Order: sequence, then C-alpha cells, then structure tokens
Amino acid sequence: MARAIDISKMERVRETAIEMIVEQGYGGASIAMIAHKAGVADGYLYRFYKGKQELVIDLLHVMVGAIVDQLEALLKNCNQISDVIRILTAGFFQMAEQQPTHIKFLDVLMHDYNFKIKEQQRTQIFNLCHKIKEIGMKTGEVSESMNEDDIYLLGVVLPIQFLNLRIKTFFSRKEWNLKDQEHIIMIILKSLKE
Amino acid sequence: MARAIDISKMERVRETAIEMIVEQGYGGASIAMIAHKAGVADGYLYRFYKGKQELVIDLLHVMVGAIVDQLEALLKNCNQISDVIRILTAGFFQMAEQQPTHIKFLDVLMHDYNFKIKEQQRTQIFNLCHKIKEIGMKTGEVSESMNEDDIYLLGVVLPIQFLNLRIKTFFSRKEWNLKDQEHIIMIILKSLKE
DNA sequence: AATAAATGAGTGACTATTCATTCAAATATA
DNA sequence: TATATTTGAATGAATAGTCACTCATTTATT
Repeated sequence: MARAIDISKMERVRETAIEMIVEQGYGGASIAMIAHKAGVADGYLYRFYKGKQELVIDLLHVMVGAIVDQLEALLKNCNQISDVIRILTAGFFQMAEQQPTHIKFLDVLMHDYNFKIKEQQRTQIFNLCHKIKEIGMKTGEVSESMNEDDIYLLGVVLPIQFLNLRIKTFFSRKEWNLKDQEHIIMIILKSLKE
Repeated sequence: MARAIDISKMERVRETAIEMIVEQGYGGASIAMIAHKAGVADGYLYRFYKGKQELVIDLLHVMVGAIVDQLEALLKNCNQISDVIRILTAGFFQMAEQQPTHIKFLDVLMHDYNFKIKEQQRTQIFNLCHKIKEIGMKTGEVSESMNEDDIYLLGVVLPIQFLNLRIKTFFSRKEWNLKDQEHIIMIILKSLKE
C-alpha cells in the first residue's frame, strides 16, 4: 500500500466550505478560497466530489439527515407530541450554541432557490410531519386544521428563524437562554393546538 | 438638451435583476446576464449605480420601505392590533399572488448574511414592533412576554416563510387561498396573546 | 521499488467594471 | 423653415482579475 488518506483533510474542507458559504453565499464562496483556508490544494476536493455543487448538496444532505434521523427515532416510541417538539427545539438551540455556523448554513441554503433538498429526504420529512399530525390528533395536541407544511413551518422553520434573528442581532438582542427556548416551545405547542 | 432618458430601461433592469437573483442567487446572477435579459448594454447600470451591490441594496431598500411605510400609516390611527396583523398578512398574500418573484426576493435576501437591511430601516422596523407591543398590551392582544423580535418573527417572518414554502411546493401543495390566510392570521394573533 | 495520496500550474470561460465612441434629439442660428 | 451645433443617453469592446475544474507531476508511505 501507499500513503494513507488523511481523513482530517476532507473534514477540514467540509467545515471550511460551510463557513465560507455562510459568509459569502454559495456563489461568492470559491473553491480556491475554501481550499486555501482549509490548507489544502486547489484540486483536492475533486478526488471526493465531482464539483462544488455536489459538495454543498452533500453537506446539506448530511446535516438535514442527522436531524431527520433523530426525529424518526423519537417518533418510533412516543405517544405525546409535546415531548417531540421539546426535544427538536432543544436540539436547534443546542446547535445554535455549539455550532452557530451550522444553523446559519441551514438558514442560508434553505432559502436558496438553487438548493432543493433531495426528494427522498423531503418525503421523509413529510412523513414525519404526517405522523406528528396523526399522533397529535389522537392526543388532542394537534388541530385537524394543521397541514403537514404548517407543522414543518412551526416545528422547524420557526425555531431556526428565531435563532438566526438572534445570531444576526437583527434587533439589539444577541443572546438567548432557556427562557427563550421555553417561550418558543410554548408558541409552537399552542399554535399546533389551534 | 439631448436625447431624453428612457425611464422604462432602468425599471426593466431592476425587475430583471430581481428575477435573476431569485433564480441564481446574488453571486450567481451576473451583470452581463441581467443586462442581456433586460435588453440593455452591459455598462448601462453604472450610469445609475456604483455597482452590482449598490443596485441590490437599493432594490431591497425600496421593497422593504414600501411595507414599512404602509405599516407606519396603519399604526398612526389604530387601537387594535388584530387589524394591523390582518392587513399586513393580507399584504404579503397579495404580494405572493401578484408578484411572487418579489416575495421570493425578500426571502432570498433576508437570509443572505451579506445583505443586512440599512440600519435606519431596521430601527424603523424595531420601533414599529415596539409600538405594536405597546398598543397590544393595552388591549390585551399582546402578552408582556413578547419581545420586539418575537413580534417581527410572528408578524413578518412567519407569513413570508409560509408563502415561500407553498411557492416552492416544499410539500405537495402549490396553491393557497383565503382560508390559509385566515389560518395564518389566527396563528399569529393567538401566539402574540400567549 | 511500488503505489496511491496530494499537489498546484495551467485551462478557457466568465466576472465586474470602465470609458472612448456613437448618434438621436434638443437648441441655436440663419 | 432649414441647417448647423451641441448635448448626454446609451453602447459594447477592452481590461484585469477570478472562476470551476483538469491532470501531469511530486511526495510520502509501505
């Protein structure tokens, strides 16, 4: 055998790509910039991905996949929606604290009209929302009037948007705490019941 | 005097820029593409703006300004928050129907970390949210626990996000109607009271 | 020595921006 | 009214730089 692959290298590229895309946008973050910042040769990326777009799609896929997997596991044995929302929201708040760049990345790419999530992952998310509705209607926690996309809007988009407003310090506040988290959870749960 | 200015020309450029930025993102939409699509020379834009960035900042400024002005007028003589939320939300729904590209543009640039709204406009929005809180607390429509950014999140971000989910057909649904509008308004008003 | 990981100079296409040039229209003169 | 002059709106070729991507070469490891 020859030289072993340095697994830390590509991970450095991936993390740097996330940072640069948040800072400069997809179009603004160039391969050369990313490679240079990650301390890697210009062409290195092409040993693992066909190109820039494939890299970013994969980054998004992995990040969303982690959340979806967690949610699927939660819903396997659960008979109360409030717990699911609580854990999901807490997950976003934790992500914002430990990896703010990642939640920014989600925010940026979710609103880029070039980057649709992979179809298979979208139906997976739809099914999760559907299951939440089913369970919630039994327990009286989710109103019949709530569609799957209302549940997605309230359960996923709303907390991510809240955190990004704070991270951007859109208005004076930059920080957030457990009280904010409880507040958002309460809003979501109350809204779902409506 | 010489040849008269063709006012339709720059308007064509502005509208095309909005379209291209929604389609390709800020970095992806090039001046040459925009000019070509608008049927205008490459360098035409530079007679009116210093560059690409200045154009886009102005586009955003004008679009947000229109909404802010309307809201300010509404709040001048009003003693019920529910009416304000109702009219504001209806405005977003109307925008989505008549100029879907514009609400997409708002969605795209609101989540671009390179494009912050002008400071003066942000404080204007903050003051509006603050006034909504004040009036709402008197009438019992807004809970004390609601900050200005909560009000912005629920009153502005939420309806825009809802409409963009539908426009993108994130889940099967592509259309929306008055019932959806009432539904969103109800969610907002109920949440504010919490 | 054999092998594959990693490099980075090189590619052509595209980028934002500039500015000398063009020419339609408004004005001044006869 | 007819013609010459002036104006500045609009153009698009030119510039210097950056882009994503390729591949012959170098380097490190077994």
